[in-house]
Amino acid sequence: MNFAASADTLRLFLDRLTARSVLGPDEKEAVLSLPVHPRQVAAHREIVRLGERVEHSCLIASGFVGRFSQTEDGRRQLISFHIPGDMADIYSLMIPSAPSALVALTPTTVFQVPHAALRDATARYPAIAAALWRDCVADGMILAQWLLNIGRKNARDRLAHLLCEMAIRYRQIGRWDGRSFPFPVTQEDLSDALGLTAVHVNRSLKGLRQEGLVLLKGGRAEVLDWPGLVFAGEFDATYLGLPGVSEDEMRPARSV
Amino acid sequence: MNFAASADTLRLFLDRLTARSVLGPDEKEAVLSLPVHPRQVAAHREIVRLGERVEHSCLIASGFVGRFSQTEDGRRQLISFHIPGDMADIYSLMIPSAPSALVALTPTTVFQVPHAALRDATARYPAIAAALWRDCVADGMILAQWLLNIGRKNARDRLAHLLCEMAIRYRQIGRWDGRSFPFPVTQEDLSDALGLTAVHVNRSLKGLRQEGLVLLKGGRAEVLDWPGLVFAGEFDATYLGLPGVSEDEMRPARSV
DNA sequence: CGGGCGATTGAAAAAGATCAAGAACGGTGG
DNA sequence: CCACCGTTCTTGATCTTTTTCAATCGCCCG
Repeated sequence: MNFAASADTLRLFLDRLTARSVLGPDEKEAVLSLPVHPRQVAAHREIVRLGERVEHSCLIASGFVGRFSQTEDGRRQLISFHIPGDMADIYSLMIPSAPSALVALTPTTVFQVPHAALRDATARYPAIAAALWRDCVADGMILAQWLLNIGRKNARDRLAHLLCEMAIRYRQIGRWDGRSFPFPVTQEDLSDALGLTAVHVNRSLKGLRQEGLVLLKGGRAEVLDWPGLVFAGEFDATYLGLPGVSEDEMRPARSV
Repeated sequence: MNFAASADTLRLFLDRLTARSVLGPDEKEAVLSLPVHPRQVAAHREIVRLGERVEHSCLIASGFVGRFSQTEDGRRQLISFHIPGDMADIYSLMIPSAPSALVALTPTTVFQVPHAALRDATARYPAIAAALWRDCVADGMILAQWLLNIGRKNARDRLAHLLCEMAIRYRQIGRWDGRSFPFPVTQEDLSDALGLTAVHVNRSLKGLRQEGLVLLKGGRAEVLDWPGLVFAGEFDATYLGLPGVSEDEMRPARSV
């Protein structure tokens, strides 16, 4: 990974932080000059193993990453998805041997940021500490939403909600044109995220397709009826804590 | 609420923090001298409404509190339970209008701690900031575990796991003698926490009772077979991040 | 003593899981 | 460029878990 690419990714990360927090010029500069160690990970390979103690956090440069934990008999539950610009295990700065793992769901480039460097930045700039802390809390909000989703909605609505979330998150990094966005997961992955079986995900997906709401194909999600999808998923973007997105973009100005 | 009670509660809160983080004498003193505003809340009353913007965090002095969100048609999902010594909405310091609510599940005394005071303490003592941040992350770990529970386990195992978690958490505040602990929830509450219906919780509870694992009665959980319960729930306390508990107490020294 | 909420139980229906098999797809090597 | 291979997707049939609906019971509180 060359210098330009690393600057791009750090910029994306900074954008994410400043979407939720206010940083001054020096603080922004400090974020942009964080040291990173690029690492390529093949699809379906684990980036961080379950319970492994880590000394760095993983900033996603490209690809698609899932965080998961599993039952003793190996049934997997995906806890969150991460797209470029996300620091997938930001929490590891506070709890370095957390009992959850990261897996690359596609070929992925991660930038490892040493905890030491992050701690140094937070010590020097309390606003950076607050921004990272806030992002940890935001992750928790998303978890809470997933809990509501899995605990209280049927398969179709869960699926619709997840697709809405991913749409808005890709929107935030400029990768959704209102028509389609990357969603390079297998139905198996999807089932692990939604607490369902792959077979049932397949059928629910078929349902959404036949309703004319959304189409998954070639690693992308094609949104056919955004308002319909939002309605089906009972989606309200505010929990994502991404101001600016939740207001205008929520209304389906021109989606089909 | 008199001065002694408020000191006790702050002490409990400090113990919680120092179970996961290291604080120096000055920092401990700063935590203990946080200003609190006591507030009584009746059972089934909301402490913080959904989406309400708050200027203080809620430290539970006595009682039992649930955090929840809900679907548009009013189906409720409990996100977490909180017992005395917990600061239930610690996250609100970072996101003051989070889309989740707090409800008192029993008559409860809450100590409201002004965000201003907390921010002041974090500004003066970075170690306090880190401790609060770490506790936010720990809350997220519990959420992740609940997600695994609800997404990938059947009713009986979910129930067993939740009971194990509450046992250990009460243990940590010295309210579990290895035999029984307070668990003052209705089966309706329980169903909202586990993503089930109250009827099915009732049947699962009956199952656990007939297996001789645990008995819920009079607002308490009586653990009849701790190792059995741990096994049924596939429970591993490490995710709670409460060192000292996970080692020895996990082994069922003498539970029946 | 009466009322009401919560617990319990039964029967029937629905959602989702499981098992199994075939089709489509994507990449690889000849 | 094509044949082949493994993975992923799709579909059907059947089974299990959980929900839903409804009724009764029991207990605590006023």
